[in-house]
Amino acid sequence: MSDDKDQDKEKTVVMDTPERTQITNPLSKFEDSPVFNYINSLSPIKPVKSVHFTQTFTNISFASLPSVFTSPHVSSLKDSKFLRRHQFSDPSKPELTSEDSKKAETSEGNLIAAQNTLKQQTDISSGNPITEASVVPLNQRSNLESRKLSYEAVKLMGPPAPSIPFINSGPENGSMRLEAEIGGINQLHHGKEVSACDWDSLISDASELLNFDSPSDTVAYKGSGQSALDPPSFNTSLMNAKPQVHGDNDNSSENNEGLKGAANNFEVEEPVDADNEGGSNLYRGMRRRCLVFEMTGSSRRKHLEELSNGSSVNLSESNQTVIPSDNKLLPLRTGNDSSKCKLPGIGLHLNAIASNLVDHKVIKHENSGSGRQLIISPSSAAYSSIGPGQELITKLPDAPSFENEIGPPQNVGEDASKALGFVGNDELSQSQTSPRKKKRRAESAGDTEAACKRCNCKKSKCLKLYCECFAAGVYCVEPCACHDCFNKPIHEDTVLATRKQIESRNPLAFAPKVIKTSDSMQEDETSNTPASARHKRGCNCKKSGCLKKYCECFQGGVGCSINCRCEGCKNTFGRKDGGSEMDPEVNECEGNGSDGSLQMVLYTEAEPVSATPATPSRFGRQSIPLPNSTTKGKPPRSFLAIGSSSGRFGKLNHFKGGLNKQLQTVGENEIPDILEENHRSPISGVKSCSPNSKRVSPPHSGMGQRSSRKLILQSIPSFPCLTPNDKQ
DNA sequence: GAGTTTGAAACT
DNA sequence: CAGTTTCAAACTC
Repeated sequence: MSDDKDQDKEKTVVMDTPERTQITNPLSKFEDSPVFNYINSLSPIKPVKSVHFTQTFTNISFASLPSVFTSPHVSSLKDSKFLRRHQFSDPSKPELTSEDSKKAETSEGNLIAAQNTLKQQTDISSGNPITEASVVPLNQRSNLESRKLSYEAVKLMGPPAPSIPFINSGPENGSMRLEAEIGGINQLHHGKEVSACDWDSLISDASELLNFDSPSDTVAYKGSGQSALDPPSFNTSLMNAKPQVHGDNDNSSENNEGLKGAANNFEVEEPVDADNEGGSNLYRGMRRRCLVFEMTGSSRRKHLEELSNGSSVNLSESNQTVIPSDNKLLPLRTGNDSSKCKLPGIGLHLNAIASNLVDHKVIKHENSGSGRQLIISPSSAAYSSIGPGQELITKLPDAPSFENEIGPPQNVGEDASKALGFVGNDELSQSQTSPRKKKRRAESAGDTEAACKRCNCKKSKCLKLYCECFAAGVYCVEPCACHDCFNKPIHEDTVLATRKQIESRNPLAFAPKVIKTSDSMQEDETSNTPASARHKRGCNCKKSGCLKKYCECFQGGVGCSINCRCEGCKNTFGRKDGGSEMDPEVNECEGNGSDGSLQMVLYTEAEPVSATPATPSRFGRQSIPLPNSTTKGKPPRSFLAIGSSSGRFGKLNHFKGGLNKQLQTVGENEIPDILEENHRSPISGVKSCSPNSKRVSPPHSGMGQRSSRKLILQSIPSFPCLTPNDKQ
């Protein structure tokens, strides 16, 4: 009993510690606290101060990182898919992997008193992954994807992957964590199965510990490209604390779990939703959510807080701390909604969302508190998982939810994801209220927000990019007025096959169309402005003057860039030639070609964002699970094929290895985008990245103006490829 | 709501 | 890669 109390106290202590920033030795701090001392006196177990060993597992962590980059948008998609399945699986929890079971056993076997240690262990095995996940969500995603789709990626990435086998388990773990973090919400259904209880408690503890770490992570991100290194360090610290209990088993599984954990973060959300809603996952996916994100944002948060209040962790607090995991969790937890949001967001298709995102960004920011960059989403995108997307759910699941809460938009992916999240909410509300004509409504109402996608396809069967839904990576829903629609879960195979085909033609076909520029990254909130984003491919308008929605740039709320081949550009968000009414930054784009410097961060569409970026639709709807496509497309090439690609890619590879959180935030999709652009514009492609992560001005002729811009990729090069293979 | 315009996507 | 066709959204009436 005393032990339990002690644990609780510890938790409280942890929770209370406002300063995450002090990453240095959260544990030590913790230990020093009077409460801790008191506890120690009570408990027979003597606390061992955590010693941080930065090195030990760094390799591993790095290895995992690379996976993230395997295939950005693909991964996102996969993620979504993954999520979807996960949802289904969650209830039954059949998924528990052997690893999980092992852990559970061990945990159970251990005395309660030992829980702390166990927790640490769990952290190590699963917890580390978590931290990683929080730090580098993308990686997790990638891992998951790789698992599902192909292990090749994993292999490439690195050593750790070997075990992988249990896709499902990962999610559970993640859910576990999330729950733990949340506080007592364990019951969220996750099916924690057998030892769920124990795990939860353990996890919660671990999560607390992790929390400390997380802050550091955040810091790292802010700091510099090196941030990538940080995660490992804190992981190691955890490791140290509980060294070796598990022994071999853990090692093999750890990596996987870590990945899983990351995945879990995203995934977790879904399960929650399912519980809350009580509806079938499918149903959820199907439904669109067209709530006003504003509403969702604040309301959700409140919701979560209320829910969480009872729970050990206060959402608000968590937000402050900005624990990555928390952020993610929160959204998830919060609700039902959150879950929805999350999943969808991640998804792939931030594209649709992107436009929305722009509008929403401001609002989102408000909500966001701490600002963790995390991933989100990407990927997110986009992240987002997407956000990467999968049932777009991937979306960025992570992104939306946590984004909302977290808010700090530093990363594009986050923004996107947020947007996605909002969108999702919006969709939900709408779906409930008035399913049809959301689109127009949304449009009329605000503009982008709506984001709820509905199509009116007559001949394409909603299996071509003509179809907005399909293009956004979501299934068509009732509001759609399409004929002979095949873009439905029932025809999943067909949809996936078609998608695959399209991706084979154009790997980036489903990638977000709007990318954020690096500038935004710095500015954070301001960065979200449309000006900071650009259309990936650019438009080709001849008559619209880029002043109507015919123009994809205009539609996306971004200025035209060099990439645009438009004539008579009058884009109010920024003209190709550099004249931008809206944004000064737009000027950077100046058509002439200087542009290259655009740093492309995913703007998940409605980035995530979602993931990711992150189209709005994703959130609400069931995202289309990504096919293996990741491997197919060229884009993946960049990601997957670490070595193969040309110089650019090579850099990317480095980038992968060294990827910082920033990259993660950008979202999976981003990378491809970047790559593409690089192709298109030699200058941009290079994105000169100094090893330091400092931006190196590209050789471009036009550079002068662009000098202001920072390239996101910059940071990448500095680090040698983390992947074992890559390591230099 | 029907018809036109527009530009992306798809095809050749 | 360029030109043409197809398509569905955006727009107008």
